[in-house]
Amino acid sequence: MSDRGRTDEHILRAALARFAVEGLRAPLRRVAEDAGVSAGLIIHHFGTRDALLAACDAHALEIARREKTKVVTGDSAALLTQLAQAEEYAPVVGYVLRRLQAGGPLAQQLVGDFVDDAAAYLAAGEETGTISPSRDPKARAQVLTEMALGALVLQLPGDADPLDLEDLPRWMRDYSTKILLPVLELYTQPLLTDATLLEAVLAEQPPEGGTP
Amino acid sequence: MSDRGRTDEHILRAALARFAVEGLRAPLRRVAEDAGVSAGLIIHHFGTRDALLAACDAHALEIARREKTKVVTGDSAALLTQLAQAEEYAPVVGYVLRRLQAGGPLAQQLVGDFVDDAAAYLAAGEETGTISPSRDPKARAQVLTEMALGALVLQLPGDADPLDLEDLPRWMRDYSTKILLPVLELYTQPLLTDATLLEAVLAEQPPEGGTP
DNA sequence: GCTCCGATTGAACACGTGTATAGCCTGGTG
DNA sequence: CACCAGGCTATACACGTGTTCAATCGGAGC
Repeated sequence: MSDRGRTDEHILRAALARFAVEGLRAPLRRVAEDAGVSAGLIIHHFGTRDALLAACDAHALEIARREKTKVVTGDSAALLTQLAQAEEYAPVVGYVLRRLQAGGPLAQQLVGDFVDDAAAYLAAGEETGTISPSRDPKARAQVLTEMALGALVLQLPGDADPLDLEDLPRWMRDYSTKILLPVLELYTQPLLTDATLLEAVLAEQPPEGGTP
Repeated sequence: MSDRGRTDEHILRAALARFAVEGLRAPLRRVAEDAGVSAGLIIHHFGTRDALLAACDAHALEIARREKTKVVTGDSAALLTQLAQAEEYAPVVGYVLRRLQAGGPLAQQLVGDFVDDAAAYLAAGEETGTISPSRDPKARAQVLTEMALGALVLQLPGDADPLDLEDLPRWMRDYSTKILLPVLELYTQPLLTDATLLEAVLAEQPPEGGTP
């Protein structure tokens, strides 16, 4: 019984890493090779390829949710970067990136999770006064998160080219430090020198203003 | 002779649309069906599937470069949105989005182009005083562009699900208006209430700066 | 020692893919 | 009318894919 759970986990770990390296389209047989088992056994355990993907999704989501609480940061990209530093988690981070790249329902869910986290973080920052208040905190958290994750996904190698898991920590660290300064500047000093544009748009469409 | 060029263009147009709808992995036979020709003919004209992709890349890049000059905006996502409004260009925009999603060299080149444009636009804004100066204008243009495009790519349907070209104009307009306010707020009012973080980082690593 | 049961395998199947090739049809020309 | 060049099609081939299935292996229980 525990034997079953063990091979399950073994296969899932191999799948996670292979999918991270080659993308979510990596053939079953390659995953099987990595795990040192036959392709049929994977089917025997998971039933179908999509079910294996779903299991990877669930696992990645669970890890992300669990580890997220240990690190407090509003920037989801920074969070993934930090997670990737622990080489144990590099495959998970790679898989998450690939999943975000491929789209689909889990990508939405992951983004949603990150958005919620960012919202909470930003609200806390507002409370302590380090973060400026927003007219629409939820929307702000969402655009901040989607921009950070999206920019990260754009850096990924193509669907064809492999993602080097061993190099992932350095890769993400380099990217983080590369964008740190401009992003920080952007968050500290307003890009636009005056508020006329914002005010114009605000005056134009106050759809749900005033009285509830 | 002109006949050949005509079918070439016909096939290429069909390929562009099909790849936009189904993603860059859409099978040749489906493109052939759309174009009303046989799969062999596509091979006869383009030699190989990858060559067809390359031709689509070249065409999309050319259109993007040509039409870009007609619209002045620093936001590449807004530019694509505006382009998509002309239904003639919807397939090209869809293809560009799919290409950005799939990664690869053209994605890099497209992003690079958009970055250059954004840099020029921002520089002009600096000149007229509407855009605040930056410590590293090139890097700022790059993160702004990658964030805008990346966030847009994250909104795309998954690799499997189709992208509705007829709905693309409305789809992109809705997205634009949805993020307009939070983005504008972000660009008008600094997210961080003070500059201590930025200054700390600046003090920590001034690799090519004059003052210690 | 024997039996039995589940994990595991290797071969096979059905299908979809890109590509090569032999032939067909059309339209222009003597 | 005969002919023929070439854009174009239909078929075929080789290959890779997910999945199935009968056979095999290994060990726990009597």
